Amino acid sequence: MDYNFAEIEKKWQAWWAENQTFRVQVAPDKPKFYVLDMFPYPSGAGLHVGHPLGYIASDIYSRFRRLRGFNVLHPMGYDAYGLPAEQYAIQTGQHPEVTTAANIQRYRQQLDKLGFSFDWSREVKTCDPAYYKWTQWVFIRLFNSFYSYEKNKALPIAELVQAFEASGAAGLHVACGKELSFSAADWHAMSEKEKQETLMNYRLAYLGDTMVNWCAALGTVLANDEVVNGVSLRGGYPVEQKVMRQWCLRVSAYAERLLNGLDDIDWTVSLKETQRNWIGRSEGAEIHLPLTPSKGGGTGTLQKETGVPRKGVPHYHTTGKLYWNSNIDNARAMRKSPTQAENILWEMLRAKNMGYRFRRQHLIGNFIADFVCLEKKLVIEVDGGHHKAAGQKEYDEQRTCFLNEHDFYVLRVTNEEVLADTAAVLQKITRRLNVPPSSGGGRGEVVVFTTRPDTIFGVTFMVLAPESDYVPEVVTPRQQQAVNDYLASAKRRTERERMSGHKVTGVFSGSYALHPLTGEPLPVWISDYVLAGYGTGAIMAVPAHDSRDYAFAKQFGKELRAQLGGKDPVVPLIEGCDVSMESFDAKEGKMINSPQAGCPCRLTLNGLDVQEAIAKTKEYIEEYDLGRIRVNYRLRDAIFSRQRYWGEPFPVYYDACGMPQALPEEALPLELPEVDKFLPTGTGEPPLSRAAHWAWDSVRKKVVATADIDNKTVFALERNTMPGFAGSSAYYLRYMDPHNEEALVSRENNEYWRNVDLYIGGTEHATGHLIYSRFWNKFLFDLGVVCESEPFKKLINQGMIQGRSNFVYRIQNTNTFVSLNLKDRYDVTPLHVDVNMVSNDVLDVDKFRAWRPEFAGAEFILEDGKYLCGWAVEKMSKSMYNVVNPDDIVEKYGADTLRMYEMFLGPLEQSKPWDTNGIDGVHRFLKKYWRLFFEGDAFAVSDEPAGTQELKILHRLIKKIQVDVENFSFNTSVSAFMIGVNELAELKCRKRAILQPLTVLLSPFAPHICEELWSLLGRSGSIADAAFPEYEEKYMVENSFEYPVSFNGKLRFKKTLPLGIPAREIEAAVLNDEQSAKYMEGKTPKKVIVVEGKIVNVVV
RNA sequence: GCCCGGGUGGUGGAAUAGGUAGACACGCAGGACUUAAAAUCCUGUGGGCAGUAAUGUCCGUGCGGGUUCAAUUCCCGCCCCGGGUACCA
Repeated sequence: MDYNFAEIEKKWQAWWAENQTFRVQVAPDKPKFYVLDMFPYPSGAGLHVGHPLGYIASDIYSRFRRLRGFNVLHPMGYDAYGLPAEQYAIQTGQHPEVTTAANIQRYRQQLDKLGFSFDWSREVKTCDPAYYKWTQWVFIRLFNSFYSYEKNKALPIAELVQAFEASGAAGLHVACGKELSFSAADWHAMSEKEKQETLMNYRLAYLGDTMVNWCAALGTVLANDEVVNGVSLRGGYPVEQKVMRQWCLRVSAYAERLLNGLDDIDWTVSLKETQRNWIGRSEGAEIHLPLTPSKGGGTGTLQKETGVPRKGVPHYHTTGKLYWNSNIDNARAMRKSPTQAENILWEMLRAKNMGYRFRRQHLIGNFIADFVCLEKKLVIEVDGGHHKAAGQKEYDEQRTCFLNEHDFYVLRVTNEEVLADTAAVLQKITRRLNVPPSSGGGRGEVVVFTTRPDTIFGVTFMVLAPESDYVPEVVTPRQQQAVNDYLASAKRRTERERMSGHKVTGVFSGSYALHPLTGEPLPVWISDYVLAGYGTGAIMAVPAHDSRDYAFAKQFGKELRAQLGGKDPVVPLIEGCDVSMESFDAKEGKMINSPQAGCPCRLTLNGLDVQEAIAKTKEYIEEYDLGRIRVNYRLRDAIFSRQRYWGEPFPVYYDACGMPQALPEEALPLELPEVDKFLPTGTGEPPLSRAAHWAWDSVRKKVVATADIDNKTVFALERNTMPGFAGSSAYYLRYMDPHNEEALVSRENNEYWRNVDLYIGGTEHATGHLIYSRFWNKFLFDLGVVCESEPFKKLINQGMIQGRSNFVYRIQNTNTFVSLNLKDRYDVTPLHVDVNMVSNDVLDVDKFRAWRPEFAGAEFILEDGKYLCGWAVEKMSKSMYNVVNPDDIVEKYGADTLRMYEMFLGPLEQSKPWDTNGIDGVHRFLKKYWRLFFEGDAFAVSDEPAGTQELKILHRLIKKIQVDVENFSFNTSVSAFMIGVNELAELKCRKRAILQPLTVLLSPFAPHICEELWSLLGRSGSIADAAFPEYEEKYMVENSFEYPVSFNGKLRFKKTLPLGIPAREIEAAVLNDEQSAKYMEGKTPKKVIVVEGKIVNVVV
């Protein structure tokens, strides 16, 4: 009987659907296994043969696990929101919902033909209100949460409000946009709007000002890859950098956990590495550089009085050499052993929420001040018990007098005060700090971030990002015009342009900062090679050890030299480093060139290697309070607003103050409104602005007509929508409990299914979906909604299936085509030809003539009576005419053949071209396997016991398949099946004892044919519920081995010997073999190597 | 530039705790069955040289070195291809 795949496949697909074979439920007595595919975006083009690759692999694995006794969750759904449907809607006016539904239907039809074991009862669609209700729900939770670094988790925003009410922003270690400082009193004094604005700085979903590519002509924001050379890809309209208020997710708060979590999951090295780079952790230091006195707060006159020359002295040196030497050790000792009260106060002050920097046990003249803020000239003295002693009182007075004379204000607090009511003390300090300064303004310093503090002595200038907050502060009136011009030109350059163009540009701000260690003046420049979004948006430039700084110093060398009083801005610090060499950004080598005697700073790095120098400099920075050790991340917050129609609406309205408010959770889902057109409005407002019903009645708690907005009880709803990654961030959780109306996922379901054991998908989501999903999951973990901190335990990236294009060669200016191997004799143009008209690279000339009218009269120059096409591997796409539709393959060969052939093509994770040519081999294999069961037309499986030979073949195969599938080596499994079936066919094996287990073994790969044979074998139910056969070593034992015998490493002959005999007997047997004499040429062997069961090598 | 991954017949690919390179397929060539085609089956198939032949022999896993009885596999230095990322201080 012939293998009628079409009939068999149709029959079993219907049977599975009818019997709900793949429906799963929580089963606490069974081990679970969760296999997930990245759900597809249902595009209009349908599936091509590359799409199912990952689905086939995951299906084989799911079925395999099920045979091994696991309760397998293997769901499928659709990532249904997206741009193509919206653009199609703009062009045709068709509602995206309609086209999306049609595409989903087509996808489903195609998927159903392939015999997947999906539990379709759990299907999700991201555009379904019942689904996106939970996307909106998570958003509200994010909006109502902040991140505590102390507890290392997200907490309700209400707790933050409580903290503000009690003690303001002091001492809080939380994730925020800007470090704010305000007291409890300040908080209470804020208006409701101010409070909301303040909270926005801490929410995990927040409205933030972000830099976007704005195209006024199109009325929309463009992604980076939609902008080319400063104009829009579509239409070529000008694009500018614009600050826009957009919803953002504070992903950066989770940077550390996202990084550390990678250690606990089984992903490929390269994917983990990509995520690590994306998160971009770097350890370094933040260093404060005071601006010169003329601009920032003055450093006073103490230095003059104490006899130290002004020039070359750091601003924080408020004492002279004499007093320094006699007092510094005392001060250090006091820093190291603070009292409890001092400690508490210091922690509060140094948290920097005060907005000013404090130093402790700081030398001023001949005195040591407990705490001092140099900018505000404020000294805080914490009085312990001994301050009451008579002599001490006098001394204190003397000191206060000295300090007052030098413009310091002395604030005295007692130990008890601090311990009893820290908040009150802080309030006292804050009040004093808020006294307006007598002259000047601003913080008077610039903070930089560096990973190379060891190069601090090579700093010769500073550079700020154009968007830096410092810029307005440092620009001098003289430079104002030049800076304005520069900022305007920088704005016009998009971010991408900045990166690609290597033109070095910049402008001098007019200000100087002071080198924190040597006191040398450093000119402050502005340049777009410094990014506002990374670190502090300001850098210390070390041209001798950073190629970018070097390029800048080269470009502006003349100006810099003049600003540095004729000195060379390039100061090499590392031995053997030379800027003329390629790699002068050295990270190895000995430090040289620390400042010479006469410099007031006590740091010397000479002789240390880079790592030691970094550590020592960091220590120095901490000790002298010039900054702090800091870890910085490259990972930025995710922009979460899109000016689009086809996406999830934000469950947010804007109250009378214009501040966003979350809808009550009971009001969800907030459904996407109808609009008349899907375009942005003429004024550049998002499409939802067109909705007639898009206002929130806060009393009736429902959506009402936009016209009813009164800003008293009826308010405008948010008109942006969420981006693509919103809906895909938690879909794996929803599959666990897809119909739950009360919760995203119930505790029971979540605790059973936990997380995804195996996730298969493309590598293109490495830094998008796979980061956001992990973030989203960790947030839900903090909330206690889910019980696992990582969503995807093991992840495999399937490789891309590339296209294999075919070409014909047209002779120039003719309608004649010449076959591949004759084309060099003519002047030809290669043309893509549809691969579906080509078989084994031979063109079907009649189909070709019928393909297009211009080819109707085509003439061919053949070779050997055939037209041979050329070929090339290219992306599979319509324009290359190399798209192969799985439906066509299924029709011609069946789904089982397609499934096995896709696996046979090569290793799952490797990219490889699709070539339909090889498919016959796999199809032949299935026919051969089918024939094992038949004698002519009769099903002829016998119940005779199996022979040794047959059992050996079977058990070897079981072992091989088990090991290969566990290792996702599906291509070698298919070969193993071919070998096994070839061997059994040779033995004419028709025995049930062999064929029945073989059928179970093959069923994950070719489920339809196996179901059919399973039922012919008289088994009831689905083969999916069979048990995977166990292999037994005893059937695999060999008792002899054919040893390859080599002489001097060259294989000469083979000799079969029994296994288990001692090595020396093997050696003797080999040397006595008559063939050996020939290769030994009468000499005695120097050495004979015998590896039992492997090889014999004779060294002559 | 930096970080990953990879270079094996005409093609897709096997084989690495170092141990018979090219499994399994495709293609190709020849043959059987057939009026013919399809289907099926059999044989050969990395390259060179010698031989009518069986066979023998040398060369072969990107290139050049090294370690070893033995290297596709380990080490050093290059070249090329694919992917990610990019003024990240």
